[in-house]
Amino acid sequence: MSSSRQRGFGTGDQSEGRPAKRVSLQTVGRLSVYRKVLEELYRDGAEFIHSHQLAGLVGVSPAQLRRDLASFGSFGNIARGYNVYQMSRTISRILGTDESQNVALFGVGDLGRALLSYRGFEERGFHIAAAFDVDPEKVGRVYAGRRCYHTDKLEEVLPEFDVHMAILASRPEGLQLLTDRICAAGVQGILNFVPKRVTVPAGCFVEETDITSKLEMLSFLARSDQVHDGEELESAGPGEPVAQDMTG
Amino acid sequence: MSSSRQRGFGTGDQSEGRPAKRVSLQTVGRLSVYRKVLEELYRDGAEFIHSHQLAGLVGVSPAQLRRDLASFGSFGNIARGYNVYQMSRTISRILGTDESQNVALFGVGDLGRALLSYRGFEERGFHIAAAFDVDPEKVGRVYAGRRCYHTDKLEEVLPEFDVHMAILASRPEGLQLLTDRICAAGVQGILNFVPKRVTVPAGCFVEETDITSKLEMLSFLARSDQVHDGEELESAGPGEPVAQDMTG
DNA sequence: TGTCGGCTGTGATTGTATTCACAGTAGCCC
DNA sequence: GGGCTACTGTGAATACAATCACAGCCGACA
Repeated sequence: MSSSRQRGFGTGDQSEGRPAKRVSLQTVGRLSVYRKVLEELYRDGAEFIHSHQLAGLVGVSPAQLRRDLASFGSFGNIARGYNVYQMSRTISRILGTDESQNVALFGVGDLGRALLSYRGFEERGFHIAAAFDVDPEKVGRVYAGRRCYHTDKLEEVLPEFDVHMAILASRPEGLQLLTDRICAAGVQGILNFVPKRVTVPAGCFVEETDITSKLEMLSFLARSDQVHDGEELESAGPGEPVAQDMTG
Repeated sequence: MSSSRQRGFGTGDQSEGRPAKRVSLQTVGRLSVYRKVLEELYRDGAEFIHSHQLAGLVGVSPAQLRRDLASFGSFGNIARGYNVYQMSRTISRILGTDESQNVALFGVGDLGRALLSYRGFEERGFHIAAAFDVDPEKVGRVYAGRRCYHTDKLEEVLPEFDVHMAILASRPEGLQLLTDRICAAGVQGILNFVPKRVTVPAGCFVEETDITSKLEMLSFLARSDQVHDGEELESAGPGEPVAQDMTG
């Protein structure tokens, strides 16, 4: 729902005659989780793991785990299971995070600064190489080791740092124009924290991260659960036809 | 994929014999977007809107929009479309955000402070009423108007503020124990920013927000797109069977 | 007041994700 | 070496989400 491509997509034509498998975004999202857990397992000294064990740890069904992995080839040893280290490495290669890649940050407000000091990015192969803002107060300053450039300079700076991914944490004004420029400068992936939808040209991808929307979903779930438990909400609980007459 | 309930769920038995409709989480997520756009439209003075217009604005198909709304009853006027104001209000009621509700924040680190100063929550009906941390430096201080309590005091403080939703932005250590306590204290919805999976009892819900995971998805998408465009990656591009022999 | 255009709400259909269930087999034990 | 166990990988089946397509209706306009 949040990606610019809703559906599965081809993973490239195979040189062999094998049919091009299609991988869904949800599968990719789960791969990411698998890898995280596998790394913990590796640190704990585990060498092999079975699908039902790993599935239990990440909270999916064993069948789904096997299916996800099978999208990319044959990973497991029938009797011993999956090699923890190899599989972690393999998923990294699939995700493209086996080598660290540079990321640009747009908007050095509260959220931007929090992201700059977030260690999780480095740990998983992403390095915020440069920050951008339009505020003259901020331009030229160094935040957590990263210099802040003026947004107008992005066409010069992005190639300099070989950046192909960007994080948007700026003001909503002019966001689409900014996005257009970023894409034109060679960025292919955009993680958008600004609660404003942007569109990107073909070949680029956006992930929206509207945290308030997640709170709204939780609010709905908690509410519907109350109703489910037998208590009837007097005023328009979910499931009730709350719209009586909207014809104005 | 990130909620504790993967599937659709009943929305409560209807008093009439009408079958209990099931609403998927994805529908709820879209409702949230609809409402956001409807509010902008309302500010711009729009009174009625047709499904294809609104659908175009939020980037879904008109059929899907109508289907989403129909899950909750009959909203529209056949000839004039949907009443912008009424529909916005109605979705708020469905989501449970028609009245402001209090939220608790756990962890006043960089991210926690960014969330405290984020205006988007208030705008959409969520008020961070209290913050918690274990750091004696932080306990007792006031951040953006909100006092920081010691995490040990949550059982006292949460009922005091009538809190039923929580945001986790703390250290990963002991996160599950913290979550258990929070749920026991009456919280039904948890938004988890910590990159560590937690489980909750029945009747509670978690939404995971692993931002690095989103970057990984983007990395994969950008990469697979390169392959798609004809360029063959020499080393294990997505779609290639990257796992040769994992039998150790 | 009658006719017509175009919209909503929804049954039917299609497409996709997940689960089931099992064939085939690697490793282990004797 | 042979037999047994239980795991993977995958075709088949199921469940679910999105789309199609149209009946029925509302309001506009003559």
